[in-house]
Order: sequence, then C-alpha cells, then structure tokens
Amino acid sequence: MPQPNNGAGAKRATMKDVAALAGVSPKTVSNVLTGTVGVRESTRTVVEDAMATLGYVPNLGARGLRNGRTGIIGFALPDLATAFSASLTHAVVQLAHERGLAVLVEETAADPTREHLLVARAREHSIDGLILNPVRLQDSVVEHVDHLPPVVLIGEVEQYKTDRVFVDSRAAAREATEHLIAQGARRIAVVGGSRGARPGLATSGLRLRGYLDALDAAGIEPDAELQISVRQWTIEGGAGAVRALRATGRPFDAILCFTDSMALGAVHALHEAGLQVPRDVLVAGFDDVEHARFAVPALTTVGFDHVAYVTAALDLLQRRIDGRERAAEAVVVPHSLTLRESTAALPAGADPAAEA
Amino acid sequence: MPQPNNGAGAKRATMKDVAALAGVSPKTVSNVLTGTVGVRESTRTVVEDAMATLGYVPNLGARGLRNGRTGIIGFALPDLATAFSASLTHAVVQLAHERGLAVLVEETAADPTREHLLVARAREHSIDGLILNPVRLQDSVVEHVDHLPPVVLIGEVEQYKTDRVFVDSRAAAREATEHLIAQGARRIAVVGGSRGARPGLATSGLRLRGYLDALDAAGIEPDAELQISVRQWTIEGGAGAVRALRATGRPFDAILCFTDSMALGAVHALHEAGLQVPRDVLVAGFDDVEHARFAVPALTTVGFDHVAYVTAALDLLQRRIDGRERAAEAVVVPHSLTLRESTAALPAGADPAAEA
DNA sequence: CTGAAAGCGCTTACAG
DNA sequence: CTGAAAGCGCTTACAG
Repeated sequence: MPQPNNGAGAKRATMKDVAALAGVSPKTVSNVLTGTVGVRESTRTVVEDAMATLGYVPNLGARGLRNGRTGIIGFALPDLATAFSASLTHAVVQLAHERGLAVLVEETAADPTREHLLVARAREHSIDGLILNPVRLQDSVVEHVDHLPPVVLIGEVEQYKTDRVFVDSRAAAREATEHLIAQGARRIAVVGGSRGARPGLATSGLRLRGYLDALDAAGIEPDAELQISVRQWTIEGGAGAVRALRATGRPFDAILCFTDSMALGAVHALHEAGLQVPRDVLVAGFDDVEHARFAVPALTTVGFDHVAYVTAALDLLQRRIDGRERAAEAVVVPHSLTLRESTAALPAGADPAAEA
Repeated sequence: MPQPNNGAGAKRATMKDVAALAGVSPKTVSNVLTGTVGVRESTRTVVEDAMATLGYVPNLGARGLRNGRTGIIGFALPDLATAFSASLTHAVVQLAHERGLAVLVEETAADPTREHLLVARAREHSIDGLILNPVRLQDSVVEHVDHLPPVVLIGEVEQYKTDRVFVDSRAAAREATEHLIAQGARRIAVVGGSRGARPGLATSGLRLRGYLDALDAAGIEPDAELQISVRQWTIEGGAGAVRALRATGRPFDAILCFTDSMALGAVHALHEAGLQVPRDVLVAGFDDVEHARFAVPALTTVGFDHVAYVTAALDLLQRRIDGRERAAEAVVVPHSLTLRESTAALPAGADPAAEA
C-alpha cells in the first residue's frame, strides 16, 4: 500500500543541529539568519551550507515566543464569500507575502459572538496585527481595544482611536446618484441603506447620505419606500431587495446598490421580472469587482484601486507594529465612477417601471 | 490627540500570573485549560475566576512549541480572487473554526517559485496541516513531500501518496456535454482544456476527456480548433477564450467552460459580439458558484456541495493529524448538473454562430 | 488531584 | 565577531 506523506519521517532540524554541523554556537546561526549582527563571511558560508544540508527552516513560533513577533497578521471580513472579499483577500495575501507576513483569515459573519471569538483567537495566536472590516462590529471593537493587537480598520467607521483606510463613500454615492439623474432617472431606489440609519456612522449611512445629497441638489423629493435595507450584502440580498422594492408597488427608474454583488442580484431580479437594464431601469453598484466589468450588461460602479487600498492598510499596520507611538491616522483612497452599459441613458419620456 | 490603540498597555497575563492569583501551580491552570486531567470542582472555579479577572488568553505559540500543535492549518489555492475560491475559503474558515482551527491562507499563483516559498512558510509557521489545490504544482508537491506537514489535496491530481478530495470531473464533463447535445448543439467548443493535455492527469485533462467521451458517444467528430486552452481560469480568461474562438472562424453553437468564472466571461464576450445566450449559443460552466444562479441568463453548471467538499478535506486532514498511520484515502464528492436558462434548447434548424 | 523540574526552539542581554 | 546563560509561555514526564 502506498506510504502516505505524514511528515513524521525526518525529525525537523533545529538551530542546534545546524550549529553542531557547522561547528559554531546556536547564537551564530541565529545571527546568520536574522542578519542583525555582522557575521564573518567564511562563518556565514559554513552555516548556510549546514542549513541547506539539513533542510533547516526556522521555527517562527519559537522565535515569536522570545522576541514577540510571529510574522502573522490577521485579516477579518464579515463575509468571505463575496466578490469584493475575494478581491481584497487576494490583494492582502499577495502584498503581505511581499513583506514577509503570513495571513490568518477570519470571518466575522452576522453572528455577534463571532467577533469575541475572533478577538480571542487573534490573541491566542499572537498575531502581530489585525486588518479588520468592522461593518458589523463597530461598537464592540472599541470596547475590546485594550486587548487587541495593533489594528487597522478598513471601511467607514466612526472610530478615531485606530488607524483606518476608507473611500469617501458619501461623495462617491452622491456622484453615482448625480450620474443616474443625468441619465434621466428621477425615481431612484437605493439598496443597502437602512431607512433608519444614522447618517455618518458607517458605510451604509454615508452612502445613503450621499444619495440624499444628490436628490436634494436636484430638487427630487426622497421617498422612504425606495430605500431598501439589506441584511446580507450578497447577490441574493440584492435580488431580494428588488423583489421587496417591486412589492411596494412604487415605480422606480434606477437603482443604486451599495455593492456590486447586490447590483448583480438586482439586475437578475429585474430580468426575472421582465425588466431590462438599462432600457427599463438603470443600475449602478460599488466596488468595481472584476465581475462588474463582465456582467451582462456591464455594470456602472464606483471603483477604487483595491491594491492601493490594501497597501495603505498594510503600511499603516506595519508602522503601528514597528513604532507604536503615533496618533491614529486615516487614509482616504481615491474613488472614481466607472460608466458602463447598465446606466446608458433612459429613453426620453420612458415610464418608470411600475409594480408587476 | 487621540490615543491610538496600541495594545502595549496591559502586559498580557500568563499562566503563571493566573496560577499566582488562584494560589495554585501553573500545571493546575494548564489542567483546567486543556481538560485532559480531572480537576477538583472548587479548584477549577478558582482558576477560572482568576483567568477571567486577568483577561487571560493562552498563548498557542508557546503551547505548540511544547506539544507540537499550533492549531493552525494552511489553505492554499492558485488564485484567491475567483468566485470559486471565495466560496471555498468561506467554507474552510467557517468549518475550521468550528473545529478550533485557524486558517493561514496562501496563494500559489502562476509563479512556480511561489510554491516553494509556500511550503517553506508553512513549515516556518509550524502549521498542523495543509489543504492544497495543486492545479499548478502537481509535480513539485510530490518532490517536497518529505518536508510537508500532513496534506490533503483538493481537486484532481495524479497523486496517490496523499489524501485527496475531488469530484468525478470526467463523468461530470460528459454529462454536461451530453446535455448540450440533447439541447441541439453539435459544434461544441470547450474552454479550459489544453489541446495537448494528457488525459487523466488533472482537472483540465479529465474534463476534456469527459467532453470527448460525450462527443464520441454521439458520433460527433471532435474539432481541435474548438478546444481553447486558457492560462488563467478567470472571467477575463473566459472572455478572451471566446474572442480567440471567434478568431478561428470556426462556427460553434455551444461552449462548455471548465469554471463558472470562465463561463460568465464567455457570456459577456458573446454579448459583446452581438450573440445571445441561449438563443445563438448555449453556455455551461463548472462549480455552481452563487453568481451562476444569478447571472443573466442564469448559468447551467456542474455543481457540488462546497461545504461537503471542504468538510471531507477537513475530516481527512484531522485524521491525518491525529493518527498518521493510514493509507492515503480518496473521497469523491457527488456532483450534479444544474439546468438553467443558459442552455435552453436551441431553436430547431438554427445556424451555428459563425465568425464575425 | 496537584506540584517541581525540565525542555520545546529560539533570541536577548551580557561577556569576551 | 562569537559564546554561555537565561528565559519567552507553555506542557510533558515524573513524583507524590
């Protein structure tokens, strides 16, 4: 029978083994490895040969126990299954690796107890820092702040004790809404914003505020029935929102969704109902995930550079890990509205889509 | 100025601190924590109170140094940005957490050197095990097998030394192709399979083989020009494949794509070219990601239970970690073809889509 | 059921 | 530039 790979075969070489083979002390091996102290060239060569011979790989857990750095950072998002999450995770893993950091990925989900577990787990594994999208945990993160490692928040949160990276959601939502108005829309629904959201508080509230700014500037009376709150910002959530919207019986000629995933779900639900985008309804999203560009029809969306976003977060985190005595910083990543087929101008004088 | 959260305030409590406060030895605290040895109820209470008072969280790195278990597993995929990756990552993180495991996520990418880095990194962090989708690293993983921790491979690989989880891709591709034929397609293109793929070797080869099986059974002569190889199995890759396909000038009336992401890209590229799905061309995919269900048109796809898939991988890994003396096992996860709008029957006598 | 000793693999002081 | 000692926080034997 085939011998399964069990890794138990060769007992892993330690620094002591390398030192013995090279004829030096473990400290010298350590010096070669970390490079903090100069080592004579000949000594270095002997040590490096010994490491190669033994297939030596340092044990970062042991190192971390001594010097307090594990080389692991945490990355926590509410829902790893969305397209936006995939794009960010991709960028974080890629960019963290370039800095020699490994990434422990966490999911906070809707369950509020997950957040506490997450924080505890992060501490258990002695991560050097945490990049956190606190959409659902804004309040409690603040509470636990004493127990947290260095943290960078991504996304809009009312929190000034911690470094953070975000886009100007209010301005972005306003621009997107203005665009829909310019394309001829007047009865613009919004998907994602909670009706009772306190403006300024988080992503959802800020985007709703920007939407209202644009309506106000255009002299359009906002209609609370057109503001659909969505619990899960997923494709399914977006589809459900459109069904809810149609159930109100209110006519609408455009939909601004707070994520591309929801927008794609909205387009699907409209299609299901026999409504065509953009002929009958305009649709715009947020995030500019790869899918937005390739949807049918291609989706107008508020985009920003995901790599720049993640880079900013990692830069802040690195600085916080290295030297902790700084005031909290905020980095605003530029956004731009990308125009595509889903918001091509409505035919002049078209009737807004009414109830089924 | 606001005081940033730096975590440096309260020096973290250790087991020794808890022991001192509770008036017991560190070993007793350890016993309470691990539960391996019985502890008198009154002692337990005192210790637990002390832990709560100090906000004690165990240091798993230190524990791992002593007992060889870190509680971290690795999860490595070629490309974290795809919809399928997002779905799997979501499931792995969720299900691993339920088992008390944290997940270090890795990306192997197209770069072959990444694989070596990944293995080295995995060892550095003393992960307890690794779940690996070796699409691009089949050969070298085998080479490095001595240095790897317990590994479970996901996806089809010709490798019998290691536990693995996969779907029967050949049968699945055959079923999907038979369905396309039943819907009236005769000139079926395939996207993802390399022309020169050695059948039986990996996902791509197996799916191509299943496709050829179906053509053969239906008495349809395969056309090498309809087999488009794609380097990156992304949306963009799928769109590019359709452009390449159209550039050949060969007519085609259906496309089988080896992932849903590629299928969605294909639909987009067809739409761009003025071809409608399913009126002019049928399209089917693989994986049944959430998006497939909500695409316009909704996508016919070979689906399987992602949670079952990941659960099988975790079960195998857990057993391998616990007791290492077993022959390598293979788990085949059942698949099923989900029929949707993208493969609604072609109009009888329709002309296959020809070149632009 | 509980404790004192030793050690997991590494690095930090401290010497030379 | 290199070494011997001590210790990071925990658990594994070994005693009682």
